[in-house]
Amino acid sequence: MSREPSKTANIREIARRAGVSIASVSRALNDKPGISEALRERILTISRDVEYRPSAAARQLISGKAAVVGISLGRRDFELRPYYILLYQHLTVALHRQGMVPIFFPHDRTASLPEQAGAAILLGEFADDPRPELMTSHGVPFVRIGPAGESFSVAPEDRHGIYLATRHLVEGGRRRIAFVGDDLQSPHSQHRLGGYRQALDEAGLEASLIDIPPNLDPALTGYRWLSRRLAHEPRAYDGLVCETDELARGCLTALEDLGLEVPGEVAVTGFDDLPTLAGSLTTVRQDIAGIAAMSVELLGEALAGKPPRHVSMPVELVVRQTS
Amino acid sequence: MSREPSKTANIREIARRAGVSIASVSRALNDKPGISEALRERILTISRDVEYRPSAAARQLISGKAAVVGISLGRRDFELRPYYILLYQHLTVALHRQGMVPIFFPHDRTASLPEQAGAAILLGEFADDPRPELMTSHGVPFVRIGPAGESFSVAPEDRHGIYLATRHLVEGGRRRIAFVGDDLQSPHSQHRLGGYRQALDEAGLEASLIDIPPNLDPALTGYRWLSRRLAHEPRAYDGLVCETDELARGCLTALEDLGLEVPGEVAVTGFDDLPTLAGSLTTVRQDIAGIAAMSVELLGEALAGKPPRHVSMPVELVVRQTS
DNA sequence: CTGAAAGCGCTTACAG
DNA sequence: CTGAAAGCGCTTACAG
Repeated sequence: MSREPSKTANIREIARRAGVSIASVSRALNDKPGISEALRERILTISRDVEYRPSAAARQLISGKAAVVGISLGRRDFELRPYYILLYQHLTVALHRQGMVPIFFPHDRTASLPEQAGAAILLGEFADDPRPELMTSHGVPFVRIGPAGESFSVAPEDRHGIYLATRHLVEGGRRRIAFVGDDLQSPHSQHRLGGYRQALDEAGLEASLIDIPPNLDPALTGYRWLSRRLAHEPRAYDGLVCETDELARGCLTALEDLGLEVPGEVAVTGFDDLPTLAGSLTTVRQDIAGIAAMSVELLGEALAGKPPRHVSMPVELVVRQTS
Repeated sequence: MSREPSKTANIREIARRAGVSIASVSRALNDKPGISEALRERILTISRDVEYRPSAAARQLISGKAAVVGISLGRRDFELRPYYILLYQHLTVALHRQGMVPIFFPHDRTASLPEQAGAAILLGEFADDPRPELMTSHGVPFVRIGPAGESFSVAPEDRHGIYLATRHLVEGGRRRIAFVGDDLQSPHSQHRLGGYRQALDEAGLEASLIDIPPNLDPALTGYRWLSRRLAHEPRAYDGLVCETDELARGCLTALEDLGLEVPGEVAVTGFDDLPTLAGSLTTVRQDIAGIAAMSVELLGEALAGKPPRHVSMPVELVVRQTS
């Protein structure tokens, strides 16, 4: 009763169609030297036609552990955050598509990653993160999700995204715009803060920072902080640029409970555009699936010994009902 | 510079030590017929001695897609919940250990699971869940994380856990004990509720239910609900049995903001014992890693065509500072 | 009950 | 530049 599994073409099928040996196909597919450019092109075209997907199993069998990719989360308190969850999920799919096998390493077990995996993706980077050094010293190729540095890395355009959101509020006539952040000291927040400051500077407005202590439950913490602040001075802000959708949710709920109208009296923006969570929020969308796919692509380059590079992934302002 | 990977023994090594063919080793390892009990025992002993780990790659290569296991989440609003994240992470590791490859299917893409995976694990079951039927009709062996039914399933002792927590509060002298739940109508909550009622019945106390609407942010929602309720009647409860650690966190924060002493004036218990999140909370611990491992074991039985069974995983009351 | 051999899909020396 | 062949670790007919 089970549906016929879509028979995916293998290397032999491509070789047959191209009229060459499987060795040549393998070389073309893996960007290996020792094959003419013309043949490579022809083989790549055919492999696209037949929607070739490499077999994770076969590759892994040969390379030993090389196809096993360890995914490492940075700190305990990051591990349960929705953004990382989604990234992790997309990474799983993207790796599988490339014939690689994901295996998860919680923060406290990352030390054993080099023994079990042939490559790594590092999420949730933090200050003085020892993991890049760990990977390097064990000869494990890796990609970071984070700001440009010495190794391969991918990051969304944090600064630009927050700039867009802030400018959007400015253009909507807001004048008392605060930035609500999780942990303003982190390098990550610093980037986003930069975008906020730039937009305010351009408009000649004053900056106002709300620094929520890093927390397991940003929505609740944001809610409490804003509730207290506005209890004393309800008109303190007419715009809130939040660093994450979660913080924005907490702020929205606080405004609702205080009877302040959104977006009439206060406009709110988020960041991430998380499914379900973002809802009717005006926010900055990151392409999480795209970031995952790019990480895997870069990991391929790292495994091939190519020189490290950083890729900045585009973001987009999504205007909804809170601004 | 990289550390020597711990050379794991393969099937050939075991065959050599046992003085038999690799075919016999394979039969012994996979519980296949056509081998004497004595030989099987001997081989299994040796394979334990050498800490044999089957090669995911080799098995998958042979079985086609059979080693690819689709992990499906039930509903969008479950996908970002910490409990499921952790379960998912442990599942990744447990599957890998058994030579299987996890691939993630978000709620809205579960329909394509049968095409891409040879087996499935279903998380976050809900009422009228169509997924078991979907898997069955496509001939995909699967295991549910959920209450006993017609198919393979694993679940923690929900009822017993809440019973333990409630009885613990009763024995601590509490008399106005409420049950705080996420979605009391769900089959899942019904089990937990049962444990609560039983403990109260035994003590001759009245039940009191607090039904928080199912929500993306249980901590915040619980916080707001409890804050309002206690604003009118601060002494309404002297004990709160929460269905999850997240709800308990929200309640604790509300009590703190209201100036009610924990555990002096109100005792609070959670459920799950999530890392970091549980903190100093008295809670009921589930062995998430154990549940993951058991799911994978049952999946093996399902793939082998054995008759379905349900496994109930033990829980444990962990008394900390909130009771 | 047990073993020798083929083969899963791929990569990589080794020849040419 | 290209191909024939060996081999990664395992399972499974096929013989005995």
